[in-house]
Amino acid sequence: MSRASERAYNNIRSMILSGELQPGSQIREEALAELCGVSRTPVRDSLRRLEAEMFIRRNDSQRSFVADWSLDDLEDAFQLRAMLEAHAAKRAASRITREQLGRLRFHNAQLKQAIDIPSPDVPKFLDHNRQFHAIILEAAASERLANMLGQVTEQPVVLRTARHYDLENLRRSHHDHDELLIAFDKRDGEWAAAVMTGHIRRAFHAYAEAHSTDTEIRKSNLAA
Amino acid sequence: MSRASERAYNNIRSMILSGELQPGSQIREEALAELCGVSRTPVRDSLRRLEAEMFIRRNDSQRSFVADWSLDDLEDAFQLRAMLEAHAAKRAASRITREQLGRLRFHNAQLKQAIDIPSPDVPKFLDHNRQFHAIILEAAASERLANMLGQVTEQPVVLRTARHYDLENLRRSHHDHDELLIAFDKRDGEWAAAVMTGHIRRAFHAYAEAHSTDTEIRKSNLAA
DNA sequence: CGAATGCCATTTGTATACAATAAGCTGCAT
DNA sequence: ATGCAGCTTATTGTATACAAATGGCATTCG
Repeated sequence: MSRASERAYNNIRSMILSGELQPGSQIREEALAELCGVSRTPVRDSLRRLEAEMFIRRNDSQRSFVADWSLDDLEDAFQLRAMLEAHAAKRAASRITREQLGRLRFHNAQLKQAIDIPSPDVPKFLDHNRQFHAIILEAAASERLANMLGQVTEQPVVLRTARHYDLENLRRSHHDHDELLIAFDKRDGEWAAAVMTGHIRRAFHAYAEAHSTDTEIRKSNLAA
Repeated sequence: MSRASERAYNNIRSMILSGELQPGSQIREEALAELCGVSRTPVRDSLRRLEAEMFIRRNDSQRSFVADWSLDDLEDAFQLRAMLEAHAAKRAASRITREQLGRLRFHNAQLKQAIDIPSPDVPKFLDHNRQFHAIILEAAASERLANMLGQVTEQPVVLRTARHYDLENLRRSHHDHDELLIAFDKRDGEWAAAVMTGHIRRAFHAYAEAHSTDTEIRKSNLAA
């Protein structure tokens, strides 16, 4: 993607993810163009893309709004994600190379470090976690699957809730990864898929907790 | 979607589906703009969308080409489709209304007619088949799921192979629908999902057959 | 007072001109 | 003959001007 277009996309996307653009609020192309320092053309490209990714919704008359996520929407997205990631794990089990297994082990080790050292290093954890899952997706070798997963992995609520991960959750997460590694080593796709399903579903419940807390907070802020 | 943009999208899409734009061939924005009688702007919108739907691929330097489907790609798409449609069936089983069940029965009856009368009326069959599946998707009540399924249901190869459906396949297809109806009536999501999985996988093998024949034909045409 | 209608402001859609980038070709040097 | 340099041309990216459509407001009529 070219420079202006990419800048616009990343800018708008991160504004949505960070909550800088509030859920439900209207989006005007020209305003975003100014914010990003580009013309409307690349902004429009970005909006189309973000609409496909369901970060943005349009009403009957083509006006754009930041998507507003209900708990149901969130569960829906996680349900799909669990299914797709499990599928990826299953495919990966029969295709993964030694080299990929090696990288998986590396990131899992880094993950462990991020938990143990004095207090948990959440950003580091999340980064290696992301890479861990990316390698599995790579091993699954399905571009379509990768595209679809891209549509359900990064939700607005994620960033705001990342910090809600408690130590216990991080440990369980790491434990799942350990088990995935064994399943891959034994080329047991069914096992890998089952572990992955549980892994994602736990993540959902952690997010759901955080989301309701978050919603409570936002409500009381509005009340104040 | 607005007029010019929609026209461009539909035109280009159908040119790809019909094979008028050959798989692997380069696509130039200006040429398409002339063909569709619009400017490059709406054409660009359409190309972006078609790229997301994987009808079009882009090389490193942003030039566009009509996607070329290997048998592996096809199987990949069908595998995902089977999984997603099964998921939809499962969700639908616990949510479907009497009214939706009624419409399902109607289209299934029409389907049966399309098979029985003198010689099979394939277009009619396909139309009611499409609507049958659309109702299930509607009952599943997940916009995300619907979007994803949209990405894997209409493949270039489909149109060219529709006529390859033989009577036996049509009958089996109809039988699956009957069984789905019972599963829905009994609110048995697992059953519905299982039937649906088999339903789609059979479709894949029918398509795969047709695809290889099609490929053979294209090869011999090139040789001639 | 309420509803409908017409006008004005706002916002998006489309066309076009121009800029940037990459591909292909020509000719030169080795 | 081959490979590389620089130029030319083809193609896409971006900005901007203008067209179309929509929403909101005010005014008027029932």
